[in-house]
Amino acid sequence: MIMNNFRMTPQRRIILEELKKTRKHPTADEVYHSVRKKLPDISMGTVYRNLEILTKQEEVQVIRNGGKKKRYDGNSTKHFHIKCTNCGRIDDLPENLVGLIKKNITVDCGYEITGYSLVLYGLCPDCKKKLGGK
Amino acid sequence: MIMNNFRMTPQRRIILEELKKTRKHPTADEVYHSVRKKLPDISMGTVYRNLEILTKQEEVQVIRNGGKKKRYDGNSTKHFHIKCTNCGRIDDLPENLVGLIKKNITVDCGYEITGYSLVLYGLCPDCKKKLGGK
DNA sequence: TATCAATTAGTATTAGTTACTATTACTAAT
DNA sequence: ATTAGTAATAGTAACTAATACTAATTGATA
Repeated sequence: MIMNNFRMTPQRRIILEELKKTRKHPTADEVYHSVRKKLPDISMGTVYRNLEILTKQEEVQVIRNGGKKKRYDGNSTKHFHIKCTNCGRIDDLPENLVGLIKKNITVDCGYEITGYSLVLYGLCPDCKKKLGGK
Repeated sequence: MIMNNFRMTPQRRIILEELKKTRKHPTADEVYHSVRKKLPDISMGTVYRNLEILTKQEEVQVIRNGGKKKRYDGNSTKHFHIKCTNCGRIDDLPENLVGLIKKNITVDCGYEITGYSLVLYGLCPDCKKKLGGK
């Protein structure tokens, strides 16, 4: 019998715990280092694999923020982020922000906003056709 | 005497031309291949360097779109993009889109929208302090 | 408790990008 | 025109984040 179940291993559990208890949106490498304090023998591959699995399970979300490293967010509810162009730090933003952006891109959240980018995801007309029967 | 001027070399000019005349938002590799039709000996490094320089000069903008490849856009005016989650293709969106997104994420542009992400850029409070005197 | 896919640590590989190196081309001031 | 100094180039090496591979181990289920 094929089991498509995921196991909750100690490694996976601790990776998730670390992500849930921080608001720092760490990179895979940062997760690796914080988890290693509790599991000194964990490997980078395990961290990457579990981050991917937890993302699929929607326990975690990935932030692709314009830099080359992915960042991971233990808060899986839909929300927006703001990134510091100097240090790369990422903070959460309240959900009503889109409206504020529309008029003037000025938000009183301590940041000095210099820009923003928006990317939608979806299927283009061609792919919709191709995948139509799926 | 230090000259901080950029030269408009044939390589740079043709790279820019190729970007201006397409709406396909090509990757560095795609730029390389289309430019090579006119300059068969151009090297990948030259393409990357010039894309970077043209971006600094704001002739071109970079699209970091959630994949690992950067894409380049010869249209340097502020606008938004939509990316196909299947084929990676990126199209332009009209600027009034942010408002539309706010209510319901349904846009009649042929795409089937499955999600979107928004990232603001700016200086966080800490960095503002650090760089205050600059 | 026997089974067997899922998971693991460790390592090798990949892919995109950037850095380096020796050479050539351009620019501005003699 | 010649020189001096910088920018740019082709080609290649190096880097880095992420993924793939491998043999051994784990742990949920029958």
